[in-house]
Amino acid sequence: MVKNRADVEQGLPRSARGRARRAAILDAAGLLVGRRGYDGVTLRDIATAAGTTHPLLLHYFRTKDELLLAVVDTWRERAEDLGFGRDDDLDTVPERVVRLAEQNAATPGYIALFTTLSSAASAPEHPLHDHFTERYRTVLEGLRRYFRHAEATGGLVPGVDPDAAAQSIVALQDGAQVQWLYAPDEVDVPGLLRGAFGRLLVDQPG
Amino acid sequence: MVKNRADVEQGLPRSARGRARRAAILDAAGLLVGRRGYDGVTLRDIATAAGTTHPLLLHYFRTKDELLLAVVDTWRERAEDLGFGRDDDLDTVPERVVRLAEQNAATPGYIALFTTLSSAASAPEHPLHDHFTERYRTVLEGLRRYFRHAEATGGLVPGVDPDAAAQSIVALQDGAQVQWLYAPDEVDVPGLLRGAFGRLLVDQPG
DNA sequence: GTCTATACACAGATAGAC
DNA sequence: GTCTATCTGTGTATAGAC
Repeated sequence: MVKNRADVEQGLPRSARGRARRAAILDAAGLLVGRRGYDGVTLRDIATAAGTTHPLLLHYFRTKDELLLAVVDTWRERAEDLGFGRDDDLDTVPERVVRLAEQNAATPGYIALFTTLSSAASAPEHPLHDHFTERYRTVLEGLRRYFRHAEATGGLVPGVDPDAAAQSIVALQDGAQVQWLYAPDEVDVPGLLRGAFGRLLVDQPG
Repeated sequence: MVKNRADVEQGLPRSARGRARRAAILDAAGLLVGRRGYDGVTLRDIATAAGTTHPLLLHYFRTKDELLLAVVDTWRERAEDLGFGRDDDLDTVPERVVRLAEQNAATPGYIALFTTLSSAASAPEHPLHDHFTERYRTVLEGLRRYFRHAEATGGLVPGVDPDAAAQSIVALQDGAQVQWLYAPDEVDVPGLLRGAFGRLLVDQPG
């Protein structure tokens, strides 16, 4: 079961030093996990890099998964995700998806961590399962809404199912990022996304 | 470093009982890893499920990674992959890709294991890194050859890059399988692949 | 070759003193 | 809030009986 924001913030440090230490741990975790992968990093490594000990680290983050989840959340906030949820500016969704892919490419650690966690968390017993289930649900619903809108305004290629289109875009992004981890120079994730959108949508004038 | 076939088979059991035990371990490993994920399963769990002890398991498979790699290889042989590598019958590649996706859907454990390992092994230090690098290289090259062939015979939609098309198909398959793990009833992997092929290839008569 | 028993180093996690 | 000491479980290794 994944804690919600209120639960997690209940344990936030009160003092300035505590807050600084928490931030240092978060930083070190992001750096190391990005470099060596989820399982390649130990809590002792992270604690040492942050200038502490691992029991103290566990005082701020009750479990390793909770720490990694906090790292993901930090990055997610920075990227501000896609701004799905709002119905205004629906037409700019493709641009925003591509831009997010470009931002991701600038932070390889994020991609490595996210792809690893998202497949590991597919097991129902995984501590992050609910978090990722919800995440997929939200993103897919946002894209679905966009493609339905496109269909209604004649922007969708005839015969394409909006649900399938949404799933395909997410799948392409996730799968392409894995390939990118293996061969960063040969895979252009934003370009592949642009191509897929181009084949799903009818050409617009201008 | 991943062992090649000759190295691995050097340690194969000679007796009938040994062979049966090895097979039982392989079976149990496939089942449990498929259910609980790579890290969610211990060697002692697998050994118990196979009716043995973990030191004996390590007599047949020197390391946990070697065991999991053997599981992957077993399933790969059963599916016979795509038969890429041969240049005959190039036109049936799309059908074979879709058929493989259908076979995969029948063995959920394989998908769970493969998606988990393929992202975990993207870290260069991972014991299975070379194996998966080679695997991606082979599959991508086969698909690239197909799309080049399609381009030469006028079967490829104008403006589509054969390399990008190959990467997109693999990305779609991998990404869709992850979504399928989260929501098996809502994601139709073979259907998504059929759709993607349809948008990349010009309609054929008949 | 097959199998049991045991030991080790390291991981994540806890208890409790200050 | 912080730190020391400690626990349990994991992958791995080895010694030696049959």
